[in-house]
Amino acid sequence: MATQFGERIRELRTKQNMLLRQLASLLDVDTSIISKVERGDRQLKKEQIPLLAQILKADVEELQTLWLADQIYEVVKDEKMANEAMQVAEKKLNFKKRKQ
Amino acid sequence: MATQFGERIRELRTKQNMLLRQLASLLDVDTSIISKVERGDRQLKKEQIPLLAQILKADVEELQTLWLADQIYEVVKDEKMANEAMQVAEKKLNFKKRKQ
DNA sequence: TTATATTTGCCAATATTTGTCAAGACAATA
DNA sequence: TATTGTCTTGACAAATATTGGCAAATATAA
Repeated sequence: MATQFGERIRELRTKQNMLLRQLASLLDVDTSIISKVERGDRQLKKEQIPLLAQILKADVEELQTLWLADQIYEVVKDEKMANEAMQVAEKKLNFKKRKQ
Repeated sequence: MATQFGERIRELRTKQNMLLRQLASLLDVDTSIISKVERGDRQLKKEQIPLLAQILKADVEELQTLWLADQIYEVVKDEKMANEAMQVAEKKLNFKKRKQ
């Protein structure tokens, strides 16, 4: 199954008639990496998202959200207790936010 | 901040008057690892949870849930878009479950 | 076909995780 | 105060995972 992030990148890139190698060049990585990212074969590094968003004229936070969702999904995808764990993690997160 | 998993392990262990080194021995790891796990300094390996649950006479799924929640939290804890990403990940998870 | 674009498998470099050891902190008590 | 037992911490090496890049394979278009 493809990643949320990868699908969105491909969508943004193709809509602008940009080639893999053009995007790769602007991001300063090999073409194959972008190909893999778009197909969900590998994850982009978090630090590369802002530049990518700029290149694709996309909302940074949207891409960061999708990227993060993929990371979470990667952790829980095959776990029986995935939903329960998400609940627990969310509670802890909200608890932390209240304290700040 | 301590981990959900670590706190629970310590709770279970001390209630049974078990020493770190006793638990470590049964789990076949160094005492320092259990110490760090209980304090949230490091994560136990997923494969070690069933044996740990058996040793502590605890519910495997409870421990797996807490362990997984810690993994999720580790991924999202410092992220601005944490909550949004959790929503997206949950949707994808539910979508996957329906399809199976 | 030919040219261009994308995908895939593999490798080496790098980063991260893991387990062990040894030293230190701490509390109880002789 | 010295001793003993428990727990904590940091440093280190080994094992494992991730990353980027190359080059060959495959797909797409003219």
